Amino acid sequence: MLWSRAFIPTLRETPAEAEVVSHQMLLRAGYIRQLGAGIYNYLYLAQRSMLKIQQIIREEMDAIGAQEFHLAALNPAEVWQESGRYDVMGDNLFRLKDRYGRPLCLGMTHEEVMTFIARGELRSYKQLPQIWYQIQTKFRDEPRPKSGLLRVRQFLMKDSYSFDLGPEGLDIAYEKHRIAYCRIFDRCGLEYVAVEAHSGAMGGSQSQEFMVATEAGEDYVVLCRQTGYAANLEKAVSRPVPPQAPDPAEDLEPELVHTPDQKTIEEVARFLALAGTSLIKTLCLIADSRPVVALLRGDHQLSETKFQSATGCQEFRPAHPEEIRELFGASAGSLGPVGLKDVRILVDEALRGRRNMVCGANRDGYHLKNVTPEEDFQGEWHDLRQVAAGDTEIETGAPLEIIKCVEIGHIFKLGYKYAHAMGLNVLDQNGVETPVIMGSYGIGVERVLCAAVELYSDKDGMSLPVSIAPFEVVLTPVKISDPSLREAADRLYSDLRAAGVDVLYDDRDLSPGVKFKDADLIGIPFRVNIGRKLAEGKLELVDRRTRAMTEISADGAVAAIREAIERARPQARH
RNA sequence: CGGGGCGUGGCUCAGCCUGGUUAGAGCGCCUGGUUCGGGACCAGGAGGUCGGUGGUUCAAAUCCACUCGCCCCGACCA
Repeated sequence: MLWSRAFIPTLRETPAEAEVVSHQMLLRAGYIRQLGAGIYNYLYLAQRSMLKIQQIIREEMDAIGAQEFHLAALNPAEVWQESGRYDVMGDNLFRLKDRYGRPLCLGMTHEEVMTFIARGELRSYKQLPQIWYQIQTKFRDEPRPKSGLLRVRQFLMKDSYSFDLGPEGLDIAYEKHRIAYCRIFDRCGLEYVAVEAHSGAMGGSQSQEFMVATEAGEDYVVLCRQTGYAANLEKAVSRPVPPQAPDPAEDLEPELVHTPDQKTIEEVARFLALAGTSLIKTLCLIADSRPVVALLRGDHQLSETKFQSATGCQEFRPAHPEEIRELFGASAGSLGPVGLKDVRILVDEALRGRRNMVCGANRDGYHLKNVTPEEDFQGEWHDLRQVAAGDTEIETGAPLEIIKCVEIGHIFKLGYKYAHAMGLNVLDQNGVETPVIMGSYGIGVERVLCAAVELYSDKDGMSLPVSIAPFEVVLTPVKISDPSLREAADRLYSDLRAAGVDVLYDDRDLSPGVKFKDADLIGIPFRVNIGRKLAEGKLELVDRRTRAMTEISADGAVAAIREAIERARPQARH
């Protein structure tokens, strides 16, 4: 492509609405333009990049025997009503009506439609296993679109679905996907981690997310560099930091202490000259309309996901002040489990074995000393605590890190949820009707691009991996009006194209500075300068990411450029 | 949905508080010329219903009300 003819609207200044790096870069580099909140148009460069990512995905999906479909994005409501998700998805599902008033929705994922196809066609175990996938636009009415392309209302997703006769088959399909995903992200040149993820209340048994570390992300991952342990913060487990002070060992009875106006854990700890780790934090939540009390060590935070799993509730919220007073006879700040009746009490594992701690006395302005779990109150033991900075790996005690990430893919064992809800059965070897077990697997295509931009950009712009960059090399004659430079550049351009290299030829009659700045901005991994050294038969090959410059001979330029590109091409490591 | 911020040529912004000639700057864009290894220079030029509607006023980018849009924080989110 000739740059003089290409539509690459680069911006000198960062548009004010962009805060995250990938958003700023993609706008400045002329990849994307916004149409509305969470709605973007992909221009020439973005589309080239997106197509390259999709091609890598296709190759790796095809390699595991997956078959590419393209399903309807416009879905009749009935299909979603059958699975129950027409209601579950709430406002996140875009809904509309046709001219006759029939309800429709825009697909945000395609378990229902894939299951609809499968149940109409799959009759025999002999037809299994199947893996079906598509790369398709998805619609989600996000409450708050943000961060450029990272959280949008319309986006491209590769989604695949596996159908197997039993759990062993599902295990195989899941593992195939895990490897394929690693290969895809390897080939896209990303640094990522696969982490254990919360499987949700959807009946799934196992789930992993593929995460890229970036400040622009919204997820937190707990990582152990020594053992390789990696889990989403929602799911992660750890050894807590040990209590700062030992518990009194004696066999003491609870004792009321006056703690006027001391409400928070910090205030009470300071007032009693104790460490926060010696206190019991008492939280009251309303889970599916019923109050539940959660007890944690004073310095610990409740994990909402773990709380939800422990209670099995659909939804929960903090109790209102009136509800708290009715249940405890005191307000938040003086709550405790001692003497509570007719309420479910969940106790975090970090309190197991502790003695003579301090908690609220259920009387405003008072706390209890010498409270010991299982002696002074009873409850169900659960892991309720969110992993915190300073915690260590649960098996080995090795240090843990908590890093901010963006999720680029997930793989998920669905189980029989959709088979049961929608009646997807086949006949097994014995002629018995058997439900089909499913998995679902997703990749956010834009997020792959964004993650690459987040990982590989500097003050001058981005430097995309050669496998997903819109072009592999940009050809920059320093002065296009110089006939000898122009002639050499024209020839090299034509030779590179003949050799199958994706080349952008900057034939614009602009000052060199502008051309260099633009080339840096749009992230093409290699630049060939044709300039003053041409007289000696030399060109310059510049690596965008490292800025390393090598002189190559004009004669052997095509071979040298191809070699550099192939050397830089990210390889699958799995 | 709650809180905050912002809407003025393509981009970044000034002007608004304290209403008053023809609404400004830099960058970008167009024409001509000179330049040419890291966002060149000179000269000339085009381009704006000041987000929208209504109101106050002799007079509104500026004051008031409503409204739309976008961004950020939170809530929410498989």
